[in-house]
Amino acid sequence: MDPLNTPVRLHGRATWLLGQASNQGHRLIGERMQATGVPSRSYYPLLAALADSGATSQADLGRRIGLDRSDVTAAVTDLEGRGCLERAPDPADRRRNLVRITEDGLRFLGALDAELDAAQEELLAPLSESERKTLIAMLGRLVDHHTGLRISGTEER
Amino acid sequence: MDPLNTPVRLHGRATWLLGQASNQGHRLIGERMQATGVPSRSYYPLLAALADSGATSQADLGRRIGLDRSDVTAAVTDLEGRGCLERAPDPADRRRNLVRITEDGLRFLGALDAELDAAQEELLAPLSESERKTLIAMLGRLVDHHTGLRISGTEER
DNA sequence: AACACTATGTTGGCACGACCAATGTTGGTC
DNA sequence: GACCAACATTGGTCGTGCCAACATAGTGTT
Repeated sequence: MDPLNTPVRLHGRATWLLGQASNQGHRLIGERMQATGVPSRSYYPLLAALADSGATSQADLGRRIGLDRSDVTAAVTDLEGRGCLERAPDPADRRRNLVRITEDGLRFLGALDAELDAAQEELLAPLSESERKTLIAMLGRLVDHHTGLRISGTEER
Repeated sequence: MDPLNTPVRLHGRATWLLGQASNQGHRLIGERMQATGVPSRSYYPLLAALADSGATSQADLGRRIGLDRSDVTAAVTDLEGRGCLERAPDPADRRRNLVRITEDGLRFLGALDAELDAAQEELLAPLSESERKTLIAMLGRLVDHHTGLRISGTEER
């Protein structure tokens, strides 16, 4: 790319800047994830969700991180082969697979956390500490507004 | 997705928030672009680059908006069929095709501009005017830093 | 002038992620 | 018991980004 000559109409648009910044973040993360042997960017959210709550069904897992059920199946199968999680049928509801993270999975998640934090630092390098806080706060308000959180009574009419 | 139960490790990370916000922006834009009959998200940057500078080679075009030469070829061919631009061999350098936007293309670009502005408004709805300015300014600094612009002597060391 | 090297446009293909459809199975409801 | 909804799995489609190869044409070196 030639950033010196990008069209002026894109410079001022928040959507373009968000896309560019997001791409940079994905690039930095991708480089570090690839070094740890993770083949997809969906593995970290998956392990993070498992670490939050104990045993979960695959469908719940997918809903929480915004991943299709079919893709959850593939990722869980691979992570099971790596010993990062265990998958067992739910005795209470035999349609579900109860997935829970293992000790190895927690250790691996910790390693990924460290890489992720380093990537954050790289991405936000040009911003001061207080600027990062305000940026994160504003972005949080944006995604809350558009993902239908609606914390208070902000419904239209 | 179930935004109420997203993993806590993702909430505070700038990369995650940037990705989510970028996705929302792409969704809002995608809905409006599809309504205008544009099949790809690369058409607007292409036309915007053409409106900025006059006749340009396809390679330059691709470099300015970060699009591969092969994809530029496909998009230019389609936009030529729509009458939005003209493609003629450069008499000074017969390897190149000189591409320039037409009157119809400018009109179409204007329509896309209106849709884009509306999408911006939708995306940034929860932010005040001054907040939008600071957000755009911070994002601009981020992308400038990572796309190698290096406006002033901000080299490391 | 001959040579190597680079740049351009084009075609074809690969890989990855997002998404959808169908299927067999199981729970819940009327 | 009949009907519908949810689950996990397999398989496929589609858009986007990216790379390889090719033929053509300009640039630079000797």
